[in-house]
Amino acid sequence: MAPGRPAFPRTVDGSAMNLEALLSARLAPALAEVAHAAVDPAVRRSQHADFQSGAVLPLARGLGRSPRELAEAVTARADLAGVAHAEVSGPGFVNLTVADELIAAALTDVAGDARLGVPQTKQPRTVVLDYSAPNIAKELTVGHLRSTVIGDALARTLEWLGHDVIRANHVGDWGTAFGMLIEHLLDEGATGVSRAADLTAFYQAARAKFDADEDFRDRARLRVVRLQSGDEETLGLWRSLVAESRRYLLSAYERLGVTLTEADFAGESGYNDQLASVVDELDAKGLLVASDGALCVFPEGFTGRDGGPLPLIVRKSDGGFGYAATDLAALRHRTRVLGATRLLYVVGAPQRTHFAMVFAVAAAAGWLPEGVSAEHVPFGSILGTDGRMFRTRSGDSVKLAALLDEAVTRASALAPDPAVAAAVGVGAIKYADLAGDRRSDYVFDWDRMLALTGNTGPYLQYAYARIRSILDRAGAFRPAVRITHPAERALALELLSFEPVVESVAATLEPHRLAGYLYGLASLYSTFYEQCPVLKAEDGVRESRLSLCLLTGRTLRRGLDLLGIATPAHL
RNA sequence: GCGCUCGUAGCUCAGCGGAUAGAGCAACGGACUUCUAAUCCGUCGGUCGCAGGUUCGAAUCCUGCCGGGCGCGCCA
Repeated sequence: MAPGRPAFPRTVDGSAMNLEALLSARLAPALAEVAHAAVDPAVRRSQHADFQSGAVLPLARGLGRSPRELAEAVTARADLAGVAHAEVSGPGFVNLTVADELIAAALTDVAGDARLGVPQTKQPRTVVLDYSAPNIAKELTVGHLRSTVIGDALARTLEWLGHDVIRANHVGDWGTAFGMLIEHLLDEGATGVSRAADLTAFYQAARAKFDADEDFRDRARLRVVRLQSGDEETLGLWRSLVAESRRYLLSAYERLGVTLTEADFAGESGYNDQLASVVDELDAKGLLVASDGALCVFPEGFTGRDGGPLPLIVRKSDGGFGYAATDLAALRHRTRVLGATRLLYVVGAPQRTHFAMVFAVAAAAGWLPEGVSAEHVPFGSILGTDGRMFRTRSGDSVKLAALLDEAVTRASALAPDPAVAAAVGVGAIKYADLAGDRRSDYVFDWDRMLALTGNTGPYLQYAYARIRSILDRAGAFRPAVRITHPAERALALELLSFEPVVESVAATLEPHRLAGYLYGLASLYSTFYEQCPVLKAEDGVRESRLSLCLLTGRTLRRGLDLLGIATPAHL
């Protein structure tokens, strides 16, 4: 901060730019005096003013005074000098109008901050974030899109806030299907799976032979046994399948703009040698029950179709291990070896019960000690415009590559430059996935997601490109904000809300809050842009308006980056 | 059958304990000697599935009902 400038009022937690926190801190002592107890000021954004506090409304009855009377008392006592103007309104709200000078000073501070006023967390956690989880020897489909896109947005956001994020790509690289895949690979010769695009055909061919040919079926079963018993030749073939698939997956992630890397692969096969000890430990805790030949845990509170207790099957009746055992082993590894204090699983809503059971069993086994949380982060389905599950006309799941191809083709109508078209097309798909509540199903609609108006990726990218254009013309200037117009004020106030929004995304694991904020910000910018000439403005005002452009651009860029969406300089 | 989840404008969705429920699209009407009008402004449009309950206050919380989706022992 430049010397000589009046000190900006800091809040208790040292966060300079959070107006909500600042107003709360100023209101809290007055509220405590009036109520004779600590009261949450409940400061929120408002349509009737910049912020409002409805804190006295619930107090009125207990204190035997009218809400408006209490609100007047609070307003009279609160030290808001230089911060805001308070006015009692309606049934007893305290409407707060922030001083223009404060908005300007706060935003000028933000302009000098590389993190846009968003501090790193003081309580960093080691977060293991389980997302994407595709299958080896299969192509990515729309079925993997949501986990991958939502998970990556959460990874980026939590990481940026200072948490230690360990990405865990729980790829399906083990199981009985590999018997037929390896046999098919041998039939096809060394070049069986040489190109990523062949993966689906390869898998389907193996599947078809398995279904039709009894000899092949026997060979496949034998091959599974050899794989599980550690036969070197078989393992070698398996590894070649895995390696080829990984190459393909990494290229797909790169195209999607997803941060997953080679180091993040944590396949199911990696837990093979821990499964027996999972069983042993559960047994030692007295949790295991033999049922129909399988080893199960019956966590309390789960009932099946017949009304009886629902088992989590840890070891199957044939002696093999299912996904429950793998999930338990992975969970134990993440807390015990990786030192995770927060476990997140970005997996579709249908698996809710499964994860609830896994967490219950893990807790009973002592693998989720005090201070370690495990959360399923569920999401809804992608539907076609007919309202049913999004599939091809023939009923197959849509390949991600085909989807991206079409997106880029359609986007090239908006942006002739191939690189820009890719950014717009891919961004449109990802943004559409992130813009709504993740728990809800959403309709996959090309026209809507590629529209240049409304809450879409292209609209935000366009807004950003316009800002870049104006800044490019402007030349150098010294950022400093002052408020001279209502549109400036509205934009400035919204820019100061970036921090609470990002915090809320981290707290709720709901990226659509950020998407909605960015859309609102871009809308306010558009209004400002229409009503306030920037480059032609008089000295001083020009610099201030350029500062607003700069800050809006930086906020859009950072926000979109946290969502995993690119911001081309030009459209 | 039990459990979870969702029913908000014609369509797609926000809002999830606070004031007169908000956007976009569609419809209609405006604004281009433009800093990217690929934009912006305005109008029209809703018994927030239904019925009770809790509360000073309910789209939001609770209960029941109706309707859709999903899950419910060896697939992940």
